[in-house]
Parts: sequence; structure tokens; C-alpha cells
Amino acid sequence: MNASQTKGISILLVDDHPVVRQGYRRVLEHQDDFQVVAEADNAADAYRAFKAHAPDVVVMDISMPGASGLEAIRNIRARSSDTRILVFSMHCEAAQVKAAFNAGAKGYVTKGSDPSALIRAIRSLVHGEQAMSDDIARVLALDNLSPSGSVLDQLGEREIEILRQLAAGATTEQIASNLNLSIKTVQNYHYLIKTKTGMRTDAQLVRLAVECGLASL
Amino acid sequence: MNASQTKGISILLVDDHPVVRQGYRRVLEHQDDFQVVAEADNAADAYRAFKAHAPDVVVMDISMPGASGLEAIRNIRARSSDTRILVFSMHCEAAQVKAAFNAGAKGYVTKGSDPSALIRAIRSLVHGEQAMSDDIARVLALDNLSPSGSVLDQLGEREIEILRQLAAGATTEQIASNLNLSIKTVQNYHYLIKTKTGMRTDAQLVRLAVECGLASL
DNA sequence: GGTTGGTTGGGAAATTTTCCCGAATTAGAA
DNA sequence: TTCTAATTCGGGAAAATTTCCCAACCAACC
Repeated sequence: MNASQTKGISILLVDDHPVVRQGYRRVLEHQDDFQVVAEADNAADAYRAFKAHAPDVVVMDISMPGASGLEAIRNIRARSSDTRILVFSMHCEAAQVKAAFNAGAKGYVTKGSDPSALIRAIRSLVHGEQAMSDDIARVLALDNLSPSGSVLDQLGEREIEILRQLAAGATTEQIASNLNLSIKTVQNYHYLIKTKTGMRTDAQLVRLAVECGLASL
Repeated sequence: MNASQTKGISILLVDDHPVVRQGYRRVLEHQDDFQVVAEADNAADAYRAFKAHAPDVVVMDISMPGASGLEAIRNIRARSSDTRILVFSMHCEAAQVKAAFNAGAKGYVTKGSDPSALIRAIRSLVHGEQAMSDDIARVLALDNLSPSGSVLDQLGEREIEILRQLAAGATTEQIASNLNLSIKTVQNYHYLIKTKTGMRTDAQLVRLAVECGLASL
């Protein structure tokens, strides 16, 4: 299953921005032993390309339309445990990074880091090591020191769901209707979420939800 | 002031992601008559590099830390009216696009569009034309059909400032204190903003503010 | 069988929202 | 100039929500 028919390291690129993709394709192929064998711009195509080419390494941006990046990682890992997945993302929130590793990624490099960091990380993965850029290491380290891994860890499932809908712009009535709850219960959750997270304003709540990857934009 | 000492078209690249920058530097330099004369990863450096090299075209991502991209455009335009600025961004909200053009950009291409679109746009700019990618054209066209140019047009200066602080997470008391207003007045503005914009929730207000470029994250 | 913890909602006081209003200021048109 | 229109500022009062406390249910777990 391991694709070593090519001389060096075979790579599948997944990113929804063509220019960016083409850009770092060139960066990677500048390395003599790297070969980009396929590209994809969405999770479904990524999985198809993975099955077709069985690359050594998948370099993927997980913030793609449909937000199914994590799902794609799980799918690929479920099928082949020796394909190494490197997440290459703009975001560096601890929650997102941990989610990626939990899904089965072996590396995480931010787009803000030096190109050489990406190349180094790929080589580490091929040698069976985990790898991440310095900024990610720092974020994870700090996260590890904080009492709660994430603010969201203190929240129950219901609370998280309500926070999500709140941040999405739903009214109290809509949430109650969506979840078949009384308005009173939603109000109580709303209050509870604020006190638990220490946020004083609904706007702060929205920002928190976005930071934690619960909501977008 | 026009820098034609180089044979072809001199370009300044501004983007806060080194890999992305290096990536499309290669894409651009694949064109024989293009020459990337400098790079920058923030607004201040961009302005310095612009003064030092007086490039024909500045290709810049405006969603940089500090969100000072628009300011950078204004600064550059204020100094040289024949430098063409092309915004190269992930975002394609009408408000942001219009803000960029109003600030003095001559082109707007999304990162999601084909690499050739970027190259074509640069050539258009050099010929004195405006240019934008297809998706941007579509967004602006739709926006033009909608009755109000921007939702923010219906808001007064005070209202916008209060919306900004609201979206930033400030409490009513904090806003009142910041602007030397009574709490009552801030409450009244808060209500007025909601009715004017048709938003029913503070969370919706935050999203609106972000969409209009009033707030970030 | 008791304890813990997530879930669901009632109650009641405190606070905010909602909508009304008028006054002061400014900008612009007549 | 004078009048109108728009913006800014805030009071008042009813309606609604927030805030905090509490109780009940259910499931998991020792």
C-alpha cells in the first residue's frame, strides 16, 4: 500500500485555493526528492486522489468549504495507517490543532511559518516522527498549562450546541424550537454559558465560539 | 517616479504568509516580463518597500494582522498615483471589495480564482484598466442590485462607532464610559442599530459588523 | 442504594429592551 | 437669514429578558 514506486517522497496536496496550491506545489517540488503526485480542492476529491495514488504524505488545509477536513483525515487514516497526514492551515487555535491530531494527523504547520518548516516537517513525518511548527508548539504548550484544555471543556454538549446556535445568530425562540426546549431552559443555558466562560456580553460569546471553531465568520 | 528601469513589470508582494508569498512569487516570475522586486508581510514594511522600489504593481493581501491593509493602500496612493494596487484576498464580501477600491486599489482577485486570473489582472492594471476576478464581479453585480449600497450607509457616525465597540465585545457601561454618554443613550443606540439594520440578535450584529469590515475575528 | 453530573424548567427580583417622546446641535436648502 | 432635516443625546414606562436560586428527572457509576 505504501507508494514507493516513485523515487522520493510522493505527496498529495489538498487546498481549496488554486493559486496557493500551485504556489506551494512549486515550493515542494524544488526539493529533488519530493514529488507532488496529485492535488485536490475539497475533501471528497482528496479522498479519491488518496485512493488512486496512495501518497506517502498528504499535505492538507483543513479549513475548506464544508469544513469536512477533519472527516477527510479520519477517512484516509481509516483506510491506510501508514499514510502520513500533515495539516497546513492558517489557524493555530489549540482546539483545532488537537482536533486535527486526534483525527489522525501526524503534523501541523501554519501557513504563517517559514517554507523550510513545511519541508522539514514533511521529512520528519516520513521518518515516522510527529512534527509541528514552532508557533503550534507554543500554542499547545500554553494550552497544556492552562487548567482547562479549552474553554469549551467546561461546557456540556447541550451548552455547546446552544452556544453554537447563539453565535450563528439564532434567537432564543428559534433555539428553543430547534431543540424542542422551553424558552426558559434556553435562557437558563444562555446565562450558564456566560457565567461558565466568563464572558459578559453576547458579542464576546460569539468571538469565543469563533475562536474555538464552533462558528465561522 | 514610475519604475521602468527594469525591463518588464516590477511587482511588490505583500502577504503575511511566507509560504503563500514565496509560492506565488514563483508563479508570477514564471512570466518572463514579471519581476518581483520586494516582499513584505505587514502594512508598515509594505509602505517602506514601496518607497524604496517604486514598483509598477503592488499585489497585496489586505487581511493582515492589524487589519491595516486599507490604510496601506491609502498611504501608497497618496504618495504615488501611478502605482497600481491589486488586492489579492480570500474574502469576497461586497463591502470589503468596495472598501478596497475606494481606498484606491485598481484590481481585486480572490485567492480562490485561477492563477491565470491573477496574471491577467496584473497585465490589465499595467495597461491602465481596472480588473477583478469573475467571482468578485458577480458579488459586486449582485450588491449593485440590492437597494442599499451597504447596510452601514443607513447608520450615522455615532451609531457605527457604537456598533464597532459592541461587536468588539464592550459592555453597555464600557461604551458609555468610552464615549462619555449615559447608559441610557447607549441602550437607545443599541436598539436603534438593531432596528435600522434589521438584525434581531446581538450575535447577528457582530456578524454584520465583521462582514462590513467594522470588526475583525 | 447513594452519589455525581447533565438536562430540563419554575420563580422572582433586577435589569435591559423596546418604543415612545422632546430638546439641542448641526448642515443644508430655500 | 430662516426653515427643514438629520444627527445626537437622553427621559419615561411597559414589556421582556437576565440573573440567580431552586427542584426534579435520568443515567452512569462506585
